[in-house]
Amino acid sequence: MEYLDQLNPEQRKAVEHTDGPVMIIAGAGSGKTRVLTYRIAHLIYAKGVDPFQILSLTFTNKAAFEMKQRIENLVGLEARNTWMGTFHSTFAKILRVESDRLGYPSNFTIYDTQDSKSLIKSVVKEMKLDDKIYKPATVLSRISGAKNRLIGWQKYQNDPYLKADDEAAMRPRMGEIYERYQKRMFKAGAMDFDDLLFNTNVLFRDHLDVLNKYQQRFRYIMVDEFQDTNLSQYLITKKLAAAHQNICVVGDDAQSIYAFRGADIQNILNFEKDYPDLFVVKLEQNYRSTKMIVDAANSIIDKNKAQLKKNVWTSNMDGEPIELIKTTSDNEEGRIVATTIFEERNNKKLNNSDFAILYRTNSQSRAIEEALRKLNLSYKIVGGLSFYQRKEIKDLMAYLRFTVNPMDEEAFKRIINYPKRGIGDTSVERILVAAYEHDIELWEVVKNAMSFLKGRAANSVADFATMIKAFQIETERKDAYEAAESIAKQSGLLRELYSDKTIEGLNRYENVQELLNAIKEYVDNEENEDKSLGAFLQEIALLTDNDQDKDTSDAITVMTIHSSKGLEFKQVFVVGMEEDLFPSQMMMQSREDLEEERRLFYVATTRAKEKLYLSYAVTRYRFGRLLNCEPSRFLEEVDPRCIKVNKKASSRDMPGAFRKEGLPGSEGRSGFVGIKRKPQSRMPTQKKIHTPSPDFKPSNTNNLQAEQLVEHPKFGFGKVRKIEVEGLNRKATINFEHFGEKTLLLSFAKLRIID
DNA sequence: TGGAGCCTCCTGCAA
DNA sequence: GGAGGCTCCA
Repeated sequence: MEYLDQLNPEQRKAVEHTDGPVMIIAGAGSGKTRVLTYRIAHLIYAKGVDPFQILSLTFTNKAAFEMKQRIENLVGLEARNTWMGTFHSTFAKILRVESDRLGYPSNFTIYDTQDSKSLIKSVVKEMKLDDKIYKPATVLSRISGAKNRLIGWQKYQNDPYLKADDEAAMRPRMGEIYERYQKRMFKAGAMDFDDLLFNTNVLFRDHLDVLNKYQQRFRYIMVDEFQDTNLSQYLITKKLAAAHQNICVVGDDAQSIYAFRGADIQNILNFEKDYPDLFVVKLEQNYRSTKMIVDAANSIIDKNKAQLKKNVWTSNMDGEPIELIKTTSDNEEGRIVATTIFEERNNKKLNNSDFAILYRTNSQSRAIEEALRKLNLSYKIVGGLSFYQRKEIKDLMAYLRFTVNPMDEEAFKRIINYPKRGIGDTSVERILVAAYEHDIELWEVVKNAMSFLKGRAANSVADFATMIKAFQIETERKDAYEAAESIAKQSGLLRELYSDKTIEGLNRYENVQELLNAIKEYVDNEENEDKSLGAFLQEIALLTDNDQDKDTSDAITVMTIHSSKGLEFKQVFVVGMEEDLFPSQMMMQSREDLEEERRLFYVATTRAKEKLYLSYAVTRYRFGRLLNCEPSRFLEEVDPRCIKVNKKASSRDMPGAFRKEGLPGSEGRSGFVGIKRKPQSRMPTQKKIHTPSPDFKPSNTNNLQAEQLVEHPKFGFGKVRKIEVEGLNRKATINFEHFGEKTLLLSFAKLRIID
């Protein structure tokens, strides 16, 4: 039991209190994962609990995988027998086993967001509604919100409040869309992400024998990141734990950042009401960060009203102050962040992997990536457009999906005419309508194309059906890899991609090969017993980029703050600290919204172990245009004693740096008098003779175009009016801020393109 | 039926 | 700045 000695008294309580309901409030960096893994080890080791009877629900597959590894190190291979996974993957597995209870096939498809939106779009179109009003994203989020609160379409249609809501929003037929969407998915043998949880609730509600089976099976249940569970998830765990009451939830209300997908912070705030004999432990000692970072983080979260009382502290060193970086543009922000990493890495002998760059929105990655590439710093982007969301990957996946489940409508729509086989939208429409009107399966219509269509299209569809039938036979005989490889070839997909010799085309081809490699890996992995294509598809539907950390190369991590939850880095850059971006202007509806954004900021700051940088830009490209930005209100909320203003930031256009004058509220909410500026004053107006920026380097002007901003070493800043070609020479007419309009020969002029 | 080119809207996070 | 939708033409 010597492992217990490695824990502090609070952690030890959390580990040893194994029976009955337990809530662990774990501050950032307080050794939460250690407690969870030791707790499981303790259950197996000291209490003799059968690993098969332990269920742990984590937030990401990656977290589950890592935890499993750590338990394996503690107790050995037996650890493999514990159930560990995300809510979605765990209950998808259970639903596969019990699918017949709900009338679903066991090989049901899981629709991702794209599939769902596409289906909604068809439904809206068929109902002859305006898709500007019934936007797929809006409709889906409305449906998703309902499902997360366990409101099915029947209940939805009968709820007067929802009805009033929808009518007020000019979307009275929402309930009807919900119904049709649901029925179509059922017919396609498909569930969306929310259905996995919704249907698990239905399964446990209507089939008590099934519920009982799993209650007996899971005698100990642990839920990580409990603050991010929604009602649907909460009720599943509550039902499962009802028999033995051995439920242990771990969470930090200060890090609840998923309200937008239905997470209910009340779950954690009210847990005590549900379990009156609840045992509560607070882990408040932070082992991760310097005192400076912990203090700063505390000063931030302090501004929130809705929270559980806790006092996060650390005995770590004071550390360096937080560095505030002001930049003139998003591109300069990228440049300064990249150079800082470059220097810090060399000075302190750090690895690339010691650094992370975090932002609020994925669209901010472009400027960062460019800057990192210029300095030859290797980086990896987490999230964003994930591998499995790429078109070419989805295309091949659609072939595989349709082969395994030929009811899958979304897969069908993707592949029926790709690569081109002369089956246009009209024919596809006819096929779908035929299936709908005759109430038969899509696949039946496709197989009997001749009776539903005529002419060339009919022949093409018949050929398509023959091809799919051949795929199905192959899939039965071969393993996932052999089948997929053959399908990729026979479908013409590989040929289509191979014939595209552009760089993007080459990439796409390689991506498809990469997917085939992944399937090979899956087949070769001895842990996977079922090597069939169907099994592979089930495995992969709930994976994300976050989960596969296969490249071990040393790289800087670039990602959203949301993705960074649970991770830590020696040095962290939080970029884009600007009003409207962070906090996001879309989130500014209510106090609750602002508090969630603030928690997000808290999460970002607490990722840093040794050093934290906050940066903002005065101008930024958004929606393809240059916008002026103001520093984020959150910057004012950090205890000023923890902050230092970066000196190397942009020499020009940096008056007075970070001065705090006047009182917040006396002139708008900004206390940053020095950095507040009017839209037109972006370029310096007072100097006549221009001094080039310290990093002035002439750009390649081959693609220079009108409207672009440039810097000239003598004339300063200007905007390109027009480009003319005269013989072999290209001339640019540029309107300079202080020197007026000039026409320059591009082969001679030294110009730095600003964006 | 399919492709080129123009238009619009958008993006806030994610299993 | 980019994806997806639309229109127009072959």
